[in-house]
Amino acid sequence: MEPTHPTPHSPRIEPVEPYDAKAARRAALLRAARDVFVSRGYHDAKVDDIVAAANVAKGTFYLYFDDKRSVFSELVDRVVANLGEAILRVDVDLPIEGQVRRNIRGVMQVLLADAALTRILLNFAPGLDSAFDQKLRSFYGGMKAQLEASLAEGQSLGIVASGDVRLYAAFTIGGLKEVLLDTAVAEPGSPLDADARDRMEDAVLRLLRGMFLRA
Amino acid sequence: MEPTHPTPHSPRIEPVEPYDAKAARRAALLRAARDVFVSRGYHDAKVDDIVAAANVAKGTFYLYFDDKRSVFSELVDRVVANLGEAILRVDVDLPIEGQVRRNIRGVMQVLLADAALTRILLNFAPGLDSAFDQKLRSFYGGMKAQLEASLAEGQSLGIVASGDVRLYAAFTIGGLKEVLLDTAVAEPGSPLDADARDRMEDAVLRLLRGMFLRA
DNA sequence: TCTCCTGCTGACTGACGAGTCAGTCGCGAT
DNA sequence: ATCGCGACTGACTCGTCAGTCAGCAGGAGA
Repeated sequence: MEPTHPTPHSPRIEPVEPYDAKAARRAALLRAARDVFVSRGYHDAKVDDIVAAANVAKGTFYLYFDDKRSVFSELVDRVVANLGEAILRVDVDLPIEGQVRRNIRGVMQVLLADAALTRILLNFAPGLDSAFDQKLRSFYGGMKAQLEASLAEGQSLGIVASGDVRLYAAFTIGGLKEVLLDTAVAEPGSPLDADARDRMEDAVLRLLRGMFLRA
Repeated sequence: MEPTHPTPHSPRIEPVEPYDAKAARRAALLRAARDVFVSRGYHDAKVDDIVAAANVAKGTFYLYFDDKRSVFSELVDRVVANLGEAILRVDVDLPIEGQVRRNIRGVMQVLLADAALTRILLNFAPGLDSAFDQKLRSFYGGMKAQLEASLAEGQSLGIVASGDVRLYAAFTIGGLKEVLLDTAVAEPGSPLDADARDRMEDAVLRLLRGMFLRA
């Protein structure tokens, strides 16, 4: 939060743009890894492919990452963390719709921001490594549990239709996953304009309302 | 369709129960492969694991299957084929609900009949091999297209709510996938009694009705 | 100019696992 | 008894990569 204008004479000031070559290389490797993982899938993505895409020698890769799995993990963890932040617990004492809408928007924002990462997370991530998709399973499990709890609470307040909340939660999350994956696969290039995003948000909200919300 | 009672003197009769040892071994290998794939995932499932589970030497495996991929493929193809048969195109000139219900029931029947296969299909199948999940993608794509077409037709008849049918189709299929995967993961043992299945069928149908069906 | 030092290089190694194949086994026919 | 034959075996081969490491380049500082 330092002033961003030049400060010529201060001797111990860091350059305004440190432009860390290290960080840039790391980022380049991450990007290359992401692209290779998307196009080949985890197992067919060779470290040699990644370093080739990043124009770097194989050894360099290992200066920045412990191993192949850790790059993959970092990519997925990043999205998962963003998703986690984007989703706020619904407080049933406040108006519901706005909160639900905000959560949907947040999830969409995170997942549509980088179609490649979305495809990695939703398409390729499961079934790679038991330890790894343990983590994923617990993430989804957590989301489902949270949604279930909110729905159950909503039921007791009469704003959620009666029925099996576990099924509601699973169906909702599965539906969202598929819709967002579909979108990510459909347009690997264009980041989907704000208008289309709004329409999608509305449509999804309408589906949820039809399914179980009693607004 | 020969008489099944013994026919002592006919020289060219086949045994009533051929009990083909070959077929039995093949089936055993398939079962072993299925179990190993479920517990380890495709890539961590070594052919050595499969033959160990089937109590057979490695070479034997290759008497029955061309290679590792082909066993996997056979397992998945089988479920996909069953699913394909279970799903009938909805004729909008006949009462809709019954047809939708029948399709849901069919899909559930196929996928809940073998939880292991369901987990393989819905969890591990994508991202293994580009040629392979091309096939999967086209299967899902076909289903979605079919559902989309039915929904669009339904819209023009006023029995399906207006809106983006592509999104409806994706959401529906994703929701079903997740619900059925959830169930398959939850009870790897018990095949879910008919009563629970009926309740689930009703619940799903109610969701669809709420989402877009105008019954 | 010499000498660190840091970042980078890419040929190499070692493990691993899919797929092979020469050989064994046992049974039915001669 | 002997042979033929189909089923089965498992030690071996051989390609493929993930990960290593001895050495290079080139900039900063002396």
